[in-house]
Amino acid sequence: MAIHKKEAFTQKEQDLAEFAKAIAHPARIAILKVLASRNECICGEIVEVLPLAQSTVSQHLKELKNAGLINGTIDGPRNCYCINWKAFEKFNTEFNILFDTLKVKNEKACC
Amino acid sequence: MAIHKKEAFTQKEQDLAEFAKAIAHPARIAILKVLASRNECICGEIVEVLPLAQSTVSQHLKELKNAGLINGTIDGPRNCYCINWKAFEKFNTEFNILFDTLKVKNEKACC
DNA sequence: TCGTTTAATCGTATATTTGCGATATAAAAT
DNA sequence: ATTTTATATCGCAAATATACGATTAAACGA
Repeated sequence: MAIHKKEAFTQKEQDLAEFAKAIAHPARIAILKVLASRNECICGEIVEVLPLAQSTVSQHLKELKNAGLINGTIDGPRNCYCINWKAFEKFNTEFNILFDTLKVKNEKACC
Repeated sequence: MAIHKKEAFTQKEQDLAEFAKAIAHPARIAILKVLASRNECICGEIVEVLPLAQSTVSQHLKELKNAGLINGTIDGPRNCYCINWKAFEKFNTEFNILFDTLKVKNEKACC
């Protein structure tokens, strides 16, 4: 892969792809569910619930944070994570827009 | 990565992750748009529109097909591709379910 | 039958992802 | 000040993904 071609596409396409990539792993979907299932923001409890090592969970959290899907605030020796609803809603909307766009453009199926 | 841990998660989580992975590349989003933009099923025209080599587009199409998002029927020397609306709708629904699930569980944000 | 056209596949190179153990860091508690 | 606790990060190994050119295959037309 000499050159990355991602830049050749729309910013929206890139953003949406990045979001999809963030949730493109069952572990990260599971992490989001754990985060949502507790009203207070949990951190290391995820490790107890999931069948993954602490370092692996930490890495997944980092990716989710990089994608902007979760927030993290330092709270003593522990870190408080929670879902970034603003970003989440935004991407949910973007997704639906994509779906609708495809649907509108393609009224009749062909094969 | 000695062992794959994907099997350790829910089937729904795996399915959703696989779908997300399929659209986790701007090229594939663009391909879906091209497919939807034509009423008749196009194939090699994608290569003309996208800044990618023929083999690369073929590979992306294969991944989309493996994920079940598009159908392909042989039509002479050319291949007819189009969006699999059934699968697409299903995943759209699954996505919204995930979003709603997260939302319901987490009434009040914390950070 | 032979060439043309279209698409898939092969081979290759490189980048990224995934996972873990080990180590480092940073705040709280003793 | 030192220990404990919770996380992040480093280093490594292996798997996947990405991209391309070259080759193969398959069907149509001359």
